[in-house]
Amino acid sequence: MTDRTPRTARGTRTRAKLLEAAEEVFSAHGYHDASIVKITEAGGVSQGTFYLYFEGKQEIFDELVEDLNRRVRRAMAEASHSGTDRAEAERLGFAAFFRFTAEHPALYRIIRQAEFVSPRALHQHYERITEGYAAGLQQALDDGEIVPLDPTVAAWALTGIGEMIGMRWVLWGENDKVPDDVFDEMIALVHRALGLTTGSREAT
Amino acid sequence: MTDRTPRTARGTRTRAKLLEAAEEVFSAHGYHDASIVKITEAGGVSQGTFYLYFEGKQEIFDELVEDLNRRVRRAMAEASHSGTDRAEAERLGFAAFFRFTAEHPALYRIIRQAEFVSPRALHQHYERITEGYAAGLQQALDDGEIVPLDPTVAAWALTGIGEMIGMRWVLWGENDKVPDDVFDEMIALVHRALGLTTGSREAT
Amino acid sequence: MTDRTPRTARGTRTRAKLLEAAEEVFSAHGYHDASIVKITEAGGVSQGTFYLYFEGKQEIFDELVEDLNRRVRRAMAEASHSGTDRAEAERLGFAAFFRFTAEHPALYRIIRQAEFVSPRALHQHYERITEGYAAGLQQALDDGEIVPLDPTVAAWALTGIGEMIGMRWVLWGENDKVPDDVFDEMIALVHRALGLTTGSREAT
Amino acid sequence: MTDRTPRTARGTRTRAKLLEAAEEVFSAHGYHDASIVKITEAGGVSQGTFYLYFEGKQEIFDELVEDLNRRVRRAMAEASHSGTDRAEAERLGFAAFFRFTAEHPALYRIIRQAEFVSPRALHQHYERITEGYAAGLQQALDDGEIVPLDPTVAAWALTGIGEMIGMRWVLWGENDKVPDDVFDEMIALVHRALGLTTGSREAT
DNA sequence: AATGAATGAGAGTTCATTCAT
DNA sequence: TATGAATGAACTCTCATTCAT
Repeated sequence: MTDRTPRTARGTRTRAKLLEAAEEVFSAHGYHDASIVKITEAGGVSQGTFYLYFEGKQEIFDELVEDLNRRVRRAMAEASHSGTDRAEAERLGFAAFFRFTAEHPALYRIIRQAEFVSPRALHQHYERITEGYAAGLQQALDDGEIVPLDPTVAAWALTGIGEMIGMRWVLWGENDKVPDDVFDEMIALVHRALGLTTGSREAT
Repeated sequence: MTDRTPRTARGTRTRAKLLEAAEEVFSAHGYHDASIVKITEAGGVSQGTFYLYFEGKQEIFDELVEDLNRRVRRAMAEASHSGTDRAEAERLGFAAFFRFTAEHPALYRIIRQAEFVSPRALHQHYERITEGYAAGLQQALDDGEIVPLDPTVAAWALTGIGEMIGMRWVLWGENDKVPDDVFDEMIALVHRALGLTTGSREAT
Repeated sequence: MTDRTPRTARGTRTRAKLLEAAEEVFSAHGYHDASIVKITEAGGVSQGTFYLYFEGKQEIFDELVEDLNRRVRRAMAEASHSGTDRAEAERLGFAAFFRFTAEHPALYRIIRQAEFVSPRALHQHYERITEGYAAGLQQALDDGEIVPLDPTVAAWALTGIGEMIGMRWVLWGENDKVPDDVFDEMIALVHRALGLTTGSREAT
Repeated sequence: MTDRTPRTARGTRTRAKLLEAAEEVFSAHGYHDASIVKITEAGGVSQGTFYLYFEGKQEIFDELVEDLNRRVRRAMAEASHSGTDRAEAERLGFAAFFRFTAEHPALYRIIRQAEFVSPRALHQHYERITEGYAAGLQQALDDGEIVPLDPTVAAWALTGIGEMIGMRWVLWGENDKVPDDVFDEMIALVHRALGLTTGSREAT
């Protein structure tokens, strides 16, 4: 009920510290073992302060999901738009996704938890990602770049590819990045799936 | 350290009841909100009895994951082996996976949680699934049925497709099954990714 | 939701210990400063045990009010029924009330709090007391012992007299009892109010 | 220890706003659920401002009790003094009390809480009320208007009548006032208790 | 005079687990 | 084999109060 918007610069700073701390803590311990104490300690403020800016644990979680979602989508959009054709757009988009994953493992780790914590946030996350992806595919379709297909189905399917490869090689891998050969293999597969011809290979 | 193997037929029954109850409860409430009380109540036994057969909450969770993993792999293997060529094998395998998902939503819901609860169990789950998948692809490769590719990378990628489409249309959908047109679209995409030619379409 | 009825003799004993402890603690500290810790410490059990038998603080409070209500009414009823005429019944009833108050100061102290804690319990308490009282007056009326009056209004009014005199002389007094002269003065007033003639004075 | 007296007209206004807000909030939520935030919000000032004028929660509570006490006594005194005889004085005094109760339900609700919050304030409240009442009775006694009795005991007893009837019919009733017939019944009872003859009945 | 950010103790409550019966 | 009473640590959240601005 109460308005929890900070009213001073100091407050704004504190709120931001808490969000950052929450990303760390949720990512390290998972939602349930991420206690408010841990978050406030990581943020360097007292327990009570937390409730000055957030309604509770769930609320900060939701906000975090939304935040990460916005950032990953922006990263992917920017990358893929800088491609000159669809084949390159795909390559750059996936590369951006993996880079983001490496820098923000919290994304995966937090999203996974959302199933029970905040189903709405989970749906929205994938909905938004696939929507953006589908729009790009539709464009490629209109331009006759790819084989006729349902862009929505394709978007969900290809998102799944990213998720799985990212989990296996970025999250569980040893180098925090998808090895080049794996990446190339995957891109080739994606290109075939869309009916594109994979050109010569540049760096990831 | 105590041996928790049931010594009597009655004990075996009780243990089985608890496992079944756990699947229900974990699936409905998630790991953390699935209290031992809820599980024992659902199983119709008292709290203390639980510890006669399981070391703790985590142990029963792991066992459940393993159990579901075994079952889903068997379902997929049986289905895909009954196909006459690789194209059909893919179609049947995915169909089996979606059917299993519809019947056991617990699979998804429980696996998702495993990230923090039992990372080992999570790794193992996907490792085993993709191993089986990769073996099939290797075979197809040897038979010259599919385009040259790294079967492991392809297995993880295609597993991702299944996961995502299943989540979107089975779990979140309204009919507990992937609609035929979506399924066909997805299969076509998979076939292209493998360099297969999609044949005529039968029912899912 | 859960059934919190004790299932063994030990449980029944523990529950009783908690109720007794609660009477003490609520009476000594008031509802809000009576923490569950204080109650369980006074009862010699751990915090968690409390929730085995009570839903929460409010529930044990309500139960206590009801319990005290039953006991004070029984004490008054027994006393006043042993009187041979209405004048004596009044004298004995009030005496019993003051005696109970002296032995259970918790009655007052707890009831007072109920206004915000459990308004329902408060209403019920006075409703029941005055109902019993009014029934006695109705009888006296039928027997022509008292002046014509509305028994309900009289019952509430006379209950008020008891409350106030009890508060002033039992609770705040120094001897834990209403001094004889005060008691006699009050009874004389009550008798006049009912149109009874006060007879010779015996001890309280 | 700091001096909290307002030094400017603005300060005086703020202090008054807070007192008024406190009456509302204490009355609506009870002492313990009446947080300083609620009071300051109701008063339209910030949390910190509260401590400019009051030492703490308890202090503002005490001041409120004293304030209400002063006002209810004035109302009753004025009313009863305008009566021409004792019978009328009683009638008018009680009527004034009920009117005040209807307009300031906070009186009851706040006093009830005082038992543990501020026992001193509670004692003082009733002490003052009954003192005034007793003085009036003494006068009537000297004038031979009422039967011989101890004015102090009678004052406490009759105050109890007012409290109880007020609670039952003003606070819990539906019309915010004591119905005429109840009022007349009660007054008749009071008159008998004092040995007065009830005259003809006017409105309350 | 007024603000609102910050504190931290303490509240009620849950729950995995142990143990006497 | 099975029970359920008991534990106690940990959790989320509230709130009177202080203090820098």
